[in-house]
Amino acid sequence: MLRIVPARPATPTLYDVAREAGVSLATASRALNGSARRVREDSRVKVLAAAERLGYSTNAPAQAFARGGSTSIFLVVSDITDPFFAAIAAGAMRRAGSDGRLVLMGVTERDPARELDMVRTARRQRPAAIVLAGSRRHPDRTRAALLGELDAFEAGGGRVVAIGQDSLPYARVSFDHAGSGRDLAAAVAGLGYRRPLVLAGPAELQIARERVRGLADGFETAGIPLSGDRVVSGGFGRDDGEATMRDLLRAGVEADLVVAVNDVMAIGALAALREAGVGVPDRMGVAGFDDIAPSRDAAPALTTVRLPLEEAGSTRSSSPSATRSTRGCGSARRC
Amino acid sequence: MLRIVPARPATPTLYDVAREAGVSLATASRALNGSARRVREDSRVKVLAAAERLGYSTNAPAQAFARGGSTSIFLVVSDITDPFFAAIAAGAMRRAGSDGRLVLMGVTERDPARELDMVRTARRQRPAAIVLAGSRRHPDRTRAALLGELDAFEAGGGRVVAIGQDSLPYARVSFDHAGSGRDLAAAVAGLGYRRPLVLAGPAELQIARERVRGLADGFETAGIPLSGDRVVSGGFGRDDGEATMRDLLRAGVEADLVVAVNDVMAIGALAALREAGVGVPDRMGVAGFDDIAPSRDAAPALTTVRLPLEEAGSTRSSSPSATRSTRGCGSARRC
DNA sequence: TTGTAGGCGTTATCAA
DNA sequence: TTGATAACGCCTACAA
Repeated sequence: MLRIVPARPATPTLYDVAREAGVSLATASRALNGSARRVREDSRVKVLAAAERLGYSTNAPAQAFARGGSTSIFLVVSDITDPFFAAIAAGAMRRAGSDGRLVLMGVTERDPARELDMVRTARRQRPAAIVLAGSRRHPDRTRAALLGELDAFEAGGGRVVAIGQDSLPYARVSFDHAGSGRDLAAAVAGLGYRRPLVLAGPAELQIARERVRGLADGFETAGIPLSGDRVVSGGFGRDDGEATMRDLLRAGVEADLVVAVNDVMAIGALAALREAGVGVPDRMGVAGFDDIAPSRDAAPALTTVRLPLEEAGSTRSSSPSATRSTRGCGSARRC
Repeated sequence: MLRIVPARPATPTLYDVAREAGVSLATASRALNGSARRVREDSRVKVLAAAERLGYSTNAPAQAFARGGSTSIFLVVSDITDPFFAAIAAGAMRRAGSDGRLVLMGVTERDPARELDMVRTARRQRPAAIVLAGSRRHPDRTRAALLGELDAFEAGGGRVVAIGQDSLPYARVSFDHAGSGRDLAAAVAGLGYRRPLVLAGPAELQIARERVRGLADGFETAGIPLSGDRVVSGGFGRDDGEATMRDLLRAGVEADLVVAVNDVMAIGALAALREAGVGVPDRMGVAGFDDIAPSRDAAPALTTVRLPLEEAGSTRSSSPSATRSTRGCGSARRC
């Protein structure tokens, strides 16, 4: 008689391991994952051997389900190719790895609607924490919906952490943007620059506004009032920095220094200056914020304010402690 | 009489939604996730309204568990701050997003042991596919274990894709490194360079070896035999490129061109040349592979071979089709 | 079109 | 220390 053997799923389950090891399901579970290790050594060995023999792999979704949650961290970033966010992500993953956690990641591409969407997706995964790294805009249309999701997540026992977004009512890792701006202004003023120009980025971006505010404060203190026409709005990316700078050069602005509200923009501005044949730093200095990795290779050197991005990504708890630090300039002459 | 209200988990379940909507569990399930939409419009509306009212969020682990798997993609990369991998990741996430999938990510930090570990972690998540982006080394000690895991994963119905690692017996997205090397050699020879030096990276790295082989071929064809002493081994990172170049300069090598096996190293070499006051590209040209984003801002410009990284990350199926393309040089004089 | 009921793999409770 | 067994939240035949 030919019996049809049911096409058992090729992946063995804990049940298979238990049977193979000659113990109960409970014992197998405890041996492989149990926290309170109250399993006799010899049966532990049996179970492990059986698991090995069968090529057993824990079914994490099932486990998370049974436990009512996982230990994963869901990280929401704007754009993973932006060194700023890559550094944060690297920090988070390094930390998670050493904690035996998994990092799930979603990108928003700087679109608030997609951000909301990613948070919904994140919530569905039932992670231990949702970490938001991005930047809020001023008229924040999706804010209510976002807070609704996040509050519900916290109500369910989840943890929410906002990196660099102090306007969110959750645990946060914050950067003192205004303070960094003041420091940077003081530093460049100390280097002798007198006619600064500020590439301010988008007016709606809080991070950009705070940095500009800090710069204005700092220059003011140094006796260099920053009039409104010296602060130019524009986009927040590399190409935006290049375009804005190019426009300014074409318009014939006078300045001995350009400060962009982030390094990426500063690098763009550098390209525009190079193209226009304006000597840096002789005829014009260039400065930015963040001290991202590529800034190190910007030639000529950039003056930049360092932000502890990797640390931010790897910070576990997060009292609203402002962190900032400045960094000296590279090898360029006046910096 | 005071009754203790059981502390119900704050997150409502599908069961709660069904009750709230006055329908059965099955109907609620079908209305919210069902594929074959055979739910009457009015009850569909009732369910959606109830879900909205309760702030219901699907329990993805439970769903994945019940369905016996998820649609997620697990991406394993060496280092997310490396623009090379960031580009691949961005491509994968973009694609996944438009497919309504989630990307789980793990980093190996170029450590084979950690890679094996990440693959195990990946398998536990029961994703639809595991995508490996990295580079294999030659004496590949973990290979057997790795293949064991991946084979088991495929046996369980999963899909494995290797990006840029043709030695793995799975679906792959491959780059024609040797071809790129030939192209690059031909291009720079055409620009008039005659005394090339190659920063070859680690001898164990297959990707590096193939590129070097292509370069040697190409130079040979151009009548510029590449003797062994013109090919210098070293690390694969930016700092390695800088260090190797610095050593070479100190040793007084003669050359009119340096070709690094990747842009990151080339950028490092550029830093060493700048430091040593060697004019680029007048006294020495610099070339690399990958055409990563920061290369665009390398000053002076780099000659580089473009690789379709984002496309690679977003490629769904993957016949072993080799893809390559070259790119012209930037604004520098001789390139 | 809707509801009932069994099952998915693991954990956790409670006896033995 | 171990073993039954009942959840856990959702999906899906199967029946109604």
